[in-house]
Amino acid sequence: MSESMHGLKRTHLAAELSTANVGENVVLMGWANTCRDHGGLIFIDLRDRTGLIQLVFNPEVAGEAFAKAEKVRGEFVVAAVGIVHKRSEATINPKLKTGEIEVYVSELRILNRAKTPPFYIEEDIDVDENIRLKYRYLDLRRPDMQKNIILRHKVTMAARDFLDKKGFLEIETPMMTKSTPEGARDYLVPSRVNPGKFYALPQSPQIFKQILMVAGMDKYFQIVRCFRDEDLRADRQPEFTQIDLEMSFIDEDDILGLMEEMTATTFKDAAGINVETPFPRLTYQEAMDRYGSDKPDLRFGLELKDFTDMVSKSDFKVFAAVAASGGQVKGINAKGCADFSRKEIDDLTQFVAIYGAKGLAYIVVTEEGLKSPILKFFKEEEIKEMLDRFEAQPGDLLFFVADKPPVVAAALGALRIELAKKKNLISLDEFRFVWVVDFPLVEYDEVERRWTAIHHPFTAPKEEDVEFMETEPGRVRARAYDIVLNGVELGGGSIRIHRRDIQEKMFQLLGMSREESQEKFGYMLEAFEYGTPPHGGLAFGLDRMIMLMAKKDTIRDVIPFPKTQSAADLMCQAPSEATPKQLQELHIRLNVKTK
RNA sequence: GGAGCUGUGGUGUAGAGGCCUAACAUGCCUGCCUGUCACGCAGGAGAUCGCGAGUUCGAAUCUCGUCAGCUCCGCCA
Repeated sequence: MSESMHGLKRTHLAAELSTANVGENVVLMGWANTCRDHGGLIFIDLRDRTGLIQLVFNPEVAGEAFAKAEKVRGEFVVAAVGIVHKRSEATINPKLKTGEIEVYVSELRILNRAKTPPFYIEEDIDVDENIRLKYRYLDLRRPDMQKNIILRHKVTMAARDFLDKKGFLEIETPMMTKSTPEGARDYLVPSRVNPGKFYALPQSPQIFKQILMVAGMDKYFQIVRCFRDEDLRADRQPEFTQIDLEMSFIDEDDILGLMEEMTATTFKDAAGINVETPFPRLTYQEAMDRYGSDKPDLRFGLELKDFTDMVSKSDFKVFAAVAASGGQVKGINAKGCADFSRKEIDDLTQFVAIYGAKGLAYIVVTEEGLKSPILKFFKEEEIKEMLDRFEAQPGDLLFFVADKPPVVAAALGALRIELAKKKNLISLDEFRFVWVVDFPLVEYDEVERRWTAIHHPFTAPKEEDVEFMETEPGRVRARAYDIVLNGVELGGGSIRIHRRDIQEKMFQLLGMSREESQEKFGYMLEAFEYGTPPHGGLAFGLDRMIMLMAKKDTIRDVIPFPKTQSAADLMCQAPSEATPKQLQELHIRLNVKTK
């Protein structure tokens, strides 16, 4: 049934044709998008990656082609030979890019038949993601997915071009490397040749790129896959891609400036989006204080206000006790939300409970006065002070959370975004970049009962804070920076430690013994002794960057073959069991509970 | 590890103890149709309601378990 394309060469892509081609004999190849059989006249919309073009079959002009066209169904692969005609005024289709022309087909070949696809090959389909992922090749045929993949290509091309012009070298680093403590769980690869030993897939090329600086490469970049065995989210996949880079003899301003330029260039070149530089900078402390997040969305206000100082001496015991025990009482003025129902407020109370908040106090501000269950605990001048700090006006709804600072930040930070969504304050056309700088170097992990690096163990402490590394680690600030776009952490980096003694001090602070740091990072420490330049770098999450450019809600829509939340590939059914022979060769015995 | 939402012909949905011999739209198949573009018209096929237990005279519908997908918390240097 299917025919050979022998003797035919494709001359044009579908949507490249225009009125300029009228009169030309063309050869087109692609998929039958839709077939409209009128009995005595057949129209087939031919689709390729550029778009659609209407083919016309007339039995009086080409009988054989017409007979074949009667048999064509959706997604059949066809080759058509014919003349481009201008459509008559009445038959122009303004919805189609090629709507002013059509091809009168003289010869049709059915190159391959197709089963009826399980969903429509068109934009904005509403299908279970299950099915899209199982038939990913069909999903990727859809115009919006093709757009995303093309955008991804444009972004990497623009970034490569930019970095090349700035003197960066693209250098590959190993995928089979050494497992490191700290950070995410590693994906392990068993070594057949070395029984009982394992490689780890890189969480990032961090150490290699630093060693490339030791090696005098000066400016490195790589568009590189990274692997982290942690639970998935809409913006997190176990394998993801970074635009990773590192430079020698630079400071924070050098790299931030260059990255602003690169971001503006790629957004402009790849997506036509104008980005204003320089980006504003917020310290970590400021971001947490004002937005309750280290990745604040700056497209809307609803900033957090602090009331800890004033409630500590109030009669409201719940607030006062929290303030007295080192906690915080903060709030958000939900502008214009005074009309929220009791149910809506209850729902929001449940919402903040997800983040550990034990309650959500509120005051409704109306023309007639205030309504609130907590009002009775406060004196008149206290209430006035609160309203002043909130800049409250009739129509506003004031929310309070009292708890330990991390809980207050998480709860109100999330509430802030939830309110903005509810009130439609978030513009899809705005791209608000911000640098978050001056992160703490380490934080105390209550579960592991030790200090852990906030960025990673190679991040340099601020010079003026080095003296506190042993005495007050929580006070040491890092020379780290995150680039944040619309509430999404787009990338992060730091100026690195380039001296062996400081690096050792850092490992020590993280609770690593001398033996352990020698075993895990000895080669790096040794390299640092052979003339290491001051250096620093940054890595962009490419998937997230494209997700935002494409205005999608998940990176799965910009990754050709993503995994589900349970880290499975529904198309190829990975992961799957290994054969006994494979396991034997790898010296692995399984210890799996059978269900 | 935990919380929530979803699962009914190929696809998207309706049905919420008996009205179900499961409805609608679309897709699919057959026939008709020379200007459609989500073509139209007529006819037809297609589902043991994710899976397994239980409650009940009776379960798509209620309960429990389980599987899958999604969102989130934890986790993610």
